[in-house]
Amino acid sequence: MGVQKTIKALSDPIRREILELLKAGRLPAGEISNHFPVSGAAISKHLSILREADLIRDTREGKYIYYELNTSVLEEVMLWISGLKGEKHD
Amino acid sequence: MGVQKTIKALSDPIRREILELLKAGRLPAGEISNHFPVSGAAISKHLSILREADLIRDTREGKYIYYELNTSVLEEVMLWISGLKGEKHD
DNA sequence: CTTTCATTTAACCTTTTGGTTAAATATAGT
DNA sequence: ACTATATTTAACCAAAAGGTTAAATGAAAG
Repeated sequence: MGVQKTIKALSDPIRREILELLKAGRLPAGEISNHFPVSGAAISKHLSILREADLIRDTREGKYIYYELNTSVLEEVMLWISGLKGEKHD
Repeated sequence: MGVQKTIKALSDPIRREILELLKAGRLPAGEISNHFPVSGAAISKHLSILREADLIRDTREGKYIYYELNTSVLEEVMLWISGLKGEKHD
């Protein structure tokens, strides 16, 4: 919980790319992995960091584990940034 | 340049606290340093990372170096996040 | 021009991060 | 039960991050 875990998760470029991939829709881990020049194990760790931060959710379906984006936790980050900018929000 | 450097700079809690401090107005390095339980050298390094990311600007005034917040680069981060959330923006 | 104060830089150390390969786990198909 | 496929976990490693203390720099004051 908290903005710390969220921003930390966002601070790696591969993890941000994963989120961008998932913007288009849910994907199994293997599909995600294919998009990057690192091992499946490395991607699996990135996924678990994103999941810990609740930026993604996973559901097993047979052999595959599908990942999908969860943007709700980004709200907190937006608010923190807005706060810095001295913006009013309702 | 780029959202990467900005988010990386934001990913440390001390650096975020520094930005929050500066929200209230410009402060010399020493004043900033006083708020944290780490050495001045450590704070100096944090300041240089924030400066590299253009999240703060510094101006020397006599013996002191004043730091002030620059929120303009946060716009890009907001846009990136909004993009993930699939939001329309003008 | 030397001393003092504010700050940064250098050298160093420990922990964290992100990667690898190999082994483990889970499910499906034969 | 065995085999193949998808994914994670374990063990390990190199590089990056964040901290420390000590030395260097810059400006002001004696």
